[in-house]
Amino acid sequence: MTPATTAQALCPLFKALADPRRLEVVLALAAGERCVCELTEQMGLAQSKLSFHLKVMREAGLLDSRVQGRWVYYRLRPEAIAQLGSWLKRLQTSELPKVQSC
Amino acid sequence: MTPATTAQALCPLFKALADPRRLEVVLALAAGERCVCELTEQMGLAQSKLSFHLKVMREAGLLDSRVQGRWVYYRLRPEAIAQLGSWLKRLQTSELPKVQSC
DNA sequence: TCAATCAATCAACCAATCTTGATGCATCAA
DNA sequence: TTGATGCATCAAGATTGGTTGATTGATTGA
Repeated sequence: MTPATTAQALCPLFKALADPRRLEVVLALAAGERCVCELTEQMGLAQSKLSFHLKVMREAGLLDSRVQGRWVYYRLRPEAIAQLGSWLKRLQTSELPKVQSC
Repeated sequence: MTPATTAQALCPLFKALADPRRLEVVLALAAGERCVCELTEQMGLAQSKLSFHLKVMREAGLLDSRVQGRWVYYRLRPEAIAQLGSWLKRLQTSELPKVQSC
């Protein structure tokens, strides 16, 4: 997998994180999975709004969800976090002082 | 610094990375600084478009620039990358299986 | 069954972001 | 000083993204 295709794959994850409300949700989920009703209460978000943001994050691969009875539990996908982390690490290590050609 | 305020501070960085064109630029800059004309050619982007995206990333704190003669050189800000990396790391480590209350 | 609860979805609206082509300004070479 | 080059900026339009309130379907307890 080339750096370019990796970047394309990562873009949805960055998009998913590019919103303050969603970052809050991610933080809440860092402590473990939560059901939607719990998150709704905790964030003080309208239900449909939260549902929208959860969907964005789930479709980006950042979150997973499971249904239990009438509740839906969301959790972080550690793979997604790891993927972001390793990309950032590669960014750092490939940083070589290089000659200008311009 | 609380997790919440950190998230607020990080949001602009995620926004800056939430675009495929900008990710390409970041990858190009990972190998070292580049002048705008070089990036324009390399990415095949219209000049004003590239300029717009560079501005977004610079204002988010993701890039730095310096003027030399009639060229402007852009480079990654390692601090920004590090900041993102450490936030992700904290996300991972705070991931404790926690009881549901819902 | 029936009513209540949880969550997804939808359409309509508003806001933010991106693109495009033009213009302006600084720098440099001739 | 003049023309060319590199880059930023602008206004207008297009595209995308977020919010709102209502509706729907599934699940549960009474």
